Amino acid sequence: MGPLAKNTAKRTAKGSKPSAARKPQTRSAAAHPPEGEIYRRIHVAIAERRLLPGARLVEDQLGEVFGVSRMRIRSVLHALARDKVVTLQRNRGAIVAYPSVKEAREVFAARRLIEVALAHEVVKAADEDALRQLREHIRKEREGEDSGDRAFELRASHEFHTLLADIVGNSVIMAVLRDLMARSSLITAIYERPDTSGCSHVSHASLIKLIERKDGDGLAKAMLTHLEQLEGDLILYEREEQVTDLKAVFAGR
Amino acid sequence: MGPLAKNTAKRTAKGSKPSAARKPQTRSAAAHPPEGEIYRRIHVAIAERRLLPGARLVEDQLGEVFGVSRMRIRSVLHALARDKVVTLQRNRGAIVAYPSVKEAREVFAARRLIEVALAHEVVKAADEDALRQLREHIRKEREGEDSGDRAFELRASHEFHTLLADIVGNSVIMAVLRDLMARSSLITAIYERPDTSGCSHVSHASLIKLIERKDGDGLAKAMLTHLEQLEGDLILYEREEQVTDLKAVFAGR
DNA sequence: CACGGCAGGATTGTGAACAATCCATGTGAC
DNA sequence: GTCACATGGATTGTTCACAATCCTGCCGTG
Repeated sequence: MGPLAKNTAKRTAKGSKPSAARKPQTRSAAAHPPEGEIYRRIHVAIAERRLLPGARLVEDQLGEVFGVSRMRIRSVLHALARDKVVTLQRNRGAIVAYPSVKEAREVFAARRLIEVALAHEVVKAADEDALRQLREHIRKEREGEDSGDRAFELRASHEFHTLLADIVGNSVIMAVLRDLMARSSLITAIYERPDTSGCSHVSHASLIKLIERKDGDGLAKAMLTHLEQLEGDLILYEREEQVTDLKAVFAGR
Repeated sequence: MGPLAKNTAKRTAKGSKPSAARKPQTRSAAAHPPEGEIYRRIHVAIAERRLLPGARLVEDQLGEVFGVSRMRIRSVLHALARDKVVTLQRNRGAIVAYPSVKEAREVFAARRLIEVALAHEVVKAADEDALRQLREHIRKEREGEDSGDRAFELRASHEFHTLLADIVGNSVIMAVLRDLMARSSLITAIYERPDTSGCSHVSHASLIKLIERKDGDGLAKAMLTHLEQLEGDLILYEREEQVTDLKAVFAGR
């Protein structure tokens, strides 16, 4: 948990310290990042797995990192907690959320429900411009995959799903989906089978073909399969309570 | 947006001032309500329309009402803002959210998407216990309708929809739906046609019949119709920008 | 009479100091 | 050596006071 966080911390701190002293050139963003900016950066860091589930988020440290007072950080952490991407433990601080198996199943069930239902809307709403966006997106995914930049690859892969909501043009659904994607990221970070290749761009490309063909039913079906595969790539066994019975473990010998 | 809001605000403040001073009877909750309790109470007050869209939520006043410091209230207001049931205006305080027509349409579109898709899951998951709950609920709705207690009636009517999510047993979807229901409450409070009878228990009763019959497709269809009717009872016209062109208005004379 | 500017009051935003809590380490008794 | 217990350090929770901001009403000026 330590090293990654610290690296990020130092880099950022060095970057914003000098600029804080002299002048606000590009708005006041650089000097005192507004709350939304800090929120976004931590959120992205979690989604891209530079911060892993269980990582401690200490207020003082983050405050120093972003060059703001603890107060701001507190507020941001509470906001992230409402999104279920960090967990607040009373008097013990905040950590990056560690979704349970039950929660993982529920999140994926919700995604199936929503994204499959969304399929028909997507087909209905997909005009030429949307298709262009989608194709452009696939290009980006492929590029990410080639470059080997895991963070970029992950972000691109996730963006595909929110992009579909974006095409439908319903910001409410989009917000819901964005939340679910962030949580999915945590879930896969924890439970992903080690030998998994990841949500490859190939699947997404085939989905787009169905959109081009205006095949709503086909898209719904394919989306369901796609999501089932994603969940299938996880190891979601219920670990029976953390209280392992030591006596039982060492019973044989 | 002014008049109604002000009335409500004043009434609420005056009504609960005395009670804040005297009653530590049920546990310590009454004395220093924990943050979650305050959140819940304000949320309920909004859902039941004791607080109407546009009503100002002043930190000091609420702090006094609940016998708690301003800090807590701030935190709660931020949480409510995240749910889009209150709007934070920088340096100008918080008000009960006033959803736009666009937002209203999007919320209802999201509800259609989710609740219709949920229909099949509901039928699948509805065991005897669930059916009992549903019938019990209808009884409650009818009771509320008879009693003439508008708040109770509203709450019951809304609970029906979250109850369906509850039956499916997915807390993620349930949370999403709870959010949408709260926002729906605000939306109907603003845009409801004056002569509307409200979401009567009759509709809900017929939906339950379909659940009893395990008719998933029928339920989905009926739910769609039900939601369309709810939205149809609203007056969702786009008021063309608030900047009324004075010159045009008084052009004729 | 209309308009712009100017205090006054109210409300929110922010920082810092203090209190409460928890965890880890060390100490001593058995 | 192991357990119970006390102590210190680190971290969060809370309060307070003050700064910044905005709205309202008033007043003087043109």
